[in-house]
Amino acid sequence: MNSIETSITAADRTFIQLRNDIVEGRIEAGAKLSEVELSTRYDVSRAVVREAINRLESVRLIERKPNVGARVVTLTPQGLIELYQIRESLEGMAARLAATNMTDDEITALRELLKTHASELIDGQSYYQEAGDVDFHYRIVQGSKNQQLISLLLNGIYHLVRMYRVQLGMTGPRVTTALNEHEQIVNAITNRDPELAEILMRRHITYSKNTIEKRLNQY
Amino acid sequence: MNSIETSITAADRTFIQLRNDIVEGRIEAGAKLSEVELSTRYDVSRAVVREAINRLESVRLIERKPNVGARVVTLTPQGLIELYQIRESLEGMAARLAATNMTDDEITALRELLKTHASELIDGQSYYQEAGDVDFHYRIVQGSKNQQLISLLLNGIYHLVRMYRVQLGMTGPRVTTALNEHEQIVNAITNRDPELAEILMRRHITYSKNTIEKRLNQY
DNA sequence: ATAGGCTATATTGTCGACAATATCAGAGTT
DNA sequence: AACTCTGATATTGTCGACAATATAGCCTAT
Repeated sequence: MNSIETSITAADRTFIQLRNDIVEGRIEAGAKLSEVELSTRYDVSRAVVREAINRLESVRLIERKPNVGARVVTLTPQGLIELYQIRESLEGMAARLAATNMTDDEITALRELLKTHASELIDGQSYYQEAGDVDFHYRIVQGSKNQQLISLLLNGIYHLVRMYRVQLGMTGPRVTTALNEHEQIVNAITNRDPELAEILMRRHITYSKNTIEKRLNQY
Repeated sequence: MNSIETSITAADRTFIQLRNDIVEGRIEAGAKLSEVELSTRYDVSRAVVREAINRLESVRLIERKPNVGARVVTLTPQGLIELYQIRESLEGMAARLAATNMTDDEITALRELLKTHASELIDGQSYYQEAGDVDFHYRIVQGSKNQQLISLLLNGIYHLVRMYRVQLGMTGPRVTTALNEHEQIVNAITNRDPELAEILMRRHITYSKNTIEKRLNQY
């Protein structure tokens, strides 16, 4: 009866819904997650809500205290900086590995992606800023072919970063420069130059970090 | 009634027990984790076993398929290499940050630790190889003061590495050299030299990785 | 004899109820 | 008035039962 796709449980759905609601700010930072309230809201039993909450905890989107409950993690600017430090390190490595491990086809597809982004920029579709950047980084990470690394970033860190960014009110800054940086990185990968790819990716993320730090200091 | 420490639930205990049993090889790689069997073995309900299994999955010690069950992750040498690549990157960063962020007291304590290790080595207490190395790395990571990084390594990656090492039968190689490398790293941190600390730590882990790769190729 | 489908069985997913714990309000004491 | 103790209440932790799904074995048809 079920297709090739592995079946999906209520807990899976609830987990994803909850994650989106948190990451996109519909459930705000620091908010208490009441199991009964959520179970009525999503129309499932408390057991599946608990399972969803458990998974959210393991991604550090929420914090749990025994016998007290779970709260959405409270954001500190410092936390965002810490995440960008980690990204700098891990994604630098991802770019280096990608320069060796990506297939020619994957690289071609990546170049196509950048072209699309460039044309959209000209059209002024600024909402693609964010999505485009995310897309780009996803591909590089997957191009590393390091499964542990892929899981770490895609299932964990990226969601955290996205939440912090939404909640601190920083969406898509410095668009055109970033696109330029993307192109340089892809060039390095095309030339199968691991060291350069790593350096450029680290620099790219460092720039983002600096932008964020500046903005945070405005307060 | 409860002390300063936050209380511990049955799920916590079961999680830790299960994790130890897996990491130390008492439950072997690829083994099926039957919920009912475990619930009788640890004398708790299926619900708490499920919660424990959930947490184990998020650390990638086990893999779950919906409606089928959980199995201890099957080890591949490639996976261990991947983990060491990640360690190289993350712990290099940890060392760099530690050179800036560790307090003088923490550094002093770290030097003491190394002295202890050295004397134990002379006594031939080889069983400290492993524990000593782990101890050392723990301190550096915590010295980074990057909470995200600390959580990532201590709660996640280290347990995975330990499991792989146990199951692939590689415990404590190249002891004396490692101690020497530890000393160099601590020196760099003492001198508050972030760049050098990073380089040395990366090299230290690369050596370990090479040793492992050599051993794996013996098959 | 083999391939395909069906049934039986075992395992996981989900649920509602009960137990244990923390939190808050109020009474009483100094 | 402040402080502690006690009890009421709400929330989480744990449990056993039921529902849904997958798997293996058997049976049938070609």
